[in-house]
Amino acid sequence: MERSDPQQVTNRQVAGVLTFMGQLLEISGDDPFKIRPYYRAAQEVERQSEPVAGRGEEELVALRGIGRQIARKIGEIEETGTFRELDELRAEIPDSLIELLALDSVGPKTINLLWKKLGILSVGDLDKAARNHRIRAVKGFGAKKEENILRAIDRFQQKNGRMTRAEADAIVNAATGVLLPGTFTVAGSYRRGLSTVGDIDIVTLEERDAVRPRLTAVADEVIDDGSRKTSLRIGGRRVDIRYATPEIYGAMLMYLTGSKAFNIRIRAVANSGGYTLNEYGLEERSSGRLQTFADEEGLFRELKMDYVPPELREDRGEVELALAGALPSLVDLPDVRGDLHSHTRWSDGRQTLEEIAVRGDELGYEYILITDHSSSLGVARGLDTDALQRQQSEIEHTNRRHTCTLLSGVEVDIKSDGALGLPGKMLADLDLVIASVHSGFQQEEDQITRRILSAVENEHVDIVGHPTGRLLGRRPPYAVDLARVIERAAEVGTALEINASPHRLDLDDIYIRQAKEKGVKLTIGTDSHRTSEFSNMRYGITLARRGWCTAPDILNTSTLAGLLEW
DNA sequence: GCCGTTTTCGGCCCGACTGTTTTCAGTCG
Repeated sequence: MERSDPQQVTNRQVAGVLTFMGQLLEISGDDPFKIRPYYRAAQEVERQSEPVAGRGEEELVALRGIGRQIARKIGEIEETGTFRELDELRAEIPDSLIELLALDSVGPKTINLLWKKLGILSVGDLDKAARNHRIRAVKGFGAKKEENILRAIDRFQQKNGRMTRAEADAIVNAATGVLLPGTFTVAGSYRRGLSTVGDIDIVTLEERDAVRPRLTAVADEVIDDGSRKTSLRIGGRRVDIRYATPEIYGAMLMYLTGSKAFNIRIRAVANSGGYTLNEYGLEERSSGRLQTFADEEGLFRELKMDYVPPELREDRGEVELALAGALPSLVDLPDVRGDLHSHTRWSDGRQTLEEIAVRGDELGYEYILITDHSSSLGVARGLDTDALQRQQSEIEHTNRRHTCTLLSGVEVDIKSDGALGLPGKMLADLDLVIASVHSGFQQEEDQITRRILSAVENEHVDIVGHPTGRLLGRRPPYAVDLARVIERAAEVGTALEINASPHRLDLDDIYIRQAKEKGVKLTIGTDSHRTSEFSNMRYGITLARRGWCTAPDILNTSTLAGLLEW
């Protein structure tokens, strides 16, 4: 690992090193209770808004899940990029073994054994060994295991990453299309509203024997098939079905919704109350009596805590607040009074102003902000001052015929030197201005951060659009230092956008929460280019909820008058 | 390795399924 300047160690890097340690410990076969704290500490570091680098040991120990040992190691990471125990472990265990952890049906024990018995160091080695039938020669392994490994390698090489919400919806529709309406819930990370989804988890009330033939008919492959659960591959994605009865539906749903960290935490809460919690209900330790729950609400009540919305179930402090009865009341779709990001045929959109106004009326919106691109963005056929003025007058005409008010705005380009793509005089004339980066994604952190900061500080800019520029599964965020952007936005009162496009979902939840806590206002914009995309608002709302937002945190829950006053 | 309204020591979430086994380890969620 490279030696790094103390100022430059990011939380993500610290978390990465701690995770790396956890993975090596797993392969080494160490005590699982010694391994988990590394992952837990990594999670805690990653959700901090301020860098952990530079904090003293006392301050680190005050964080949940970080004790003396790991605090000291974080100190070492700041200095050297690594720590002594990690280096010692790396001397024993080859780094390359870690990639094998990504294979289905291959875990740390298997990796350790194959490494020691067959000298397997990489996925390539494993592939060769399996093809030459050297796996089945190892005691404890057989032909089935060998076949499973080859299939896992095949999938690994296809590199099917996580799905966008839109892709997940397609898989969900394929799977639930064969289930009786009203008899199932999609759980897992899909229900928690993550920006990307790994696999699909479904709880159903239908009986296993009744539903299984319908499910296998739409599946590529049956992965697991027991009496209580069936695992399939549909559209190349894993879909897990759990069978429940009405009495246990609440406990089953909570279990399958997760997250894993939340389940661990909530089960510890149950333990301290003298219960054991599993997917069937609460078992009283003393009597062994099982208490069942038809819904999650009853289960939370019995644990003497607030109902925790699925979007918060990450063990990021929500359990403590729920026990204290102090969870925030999260923003929800009906709170939304308008959309603050849309494009028309005037630039790269496929919809007219009239079509947008009709859609706004249908949605019961009070307003929709029209934000076509500025002319500096050549690829999107951007608008110059003249075109914008003509658009403004067409907006005025359109507004006479509709309840939903179209607001005139622009998505002005933040050029590579931080200047804006339109003159300030023009921007001052508009209702609201979004400023976004659309080029120069490769700039160094300091450069691109200062570039965005100059937009944040510009008197005409109201909102910074898609602040990290990521395209899920296709383009990583640019190197912007969001902590600095959030801090400055709070100072000058510029809002940050939660872009609701399922391809962006930008800002992500951790930064939304940091912005909210600093008092930064947020907007949710669908970035619609066609009328069907206004319904993507639901993705933005889900993301805002994951960022702990209440209605007052989100500008487009304001009335039109309230919005314009802001 | 972390943690404490049972505890500063002794716990740590809990169960389903597969594969290779004569009773269970490993993986997964």
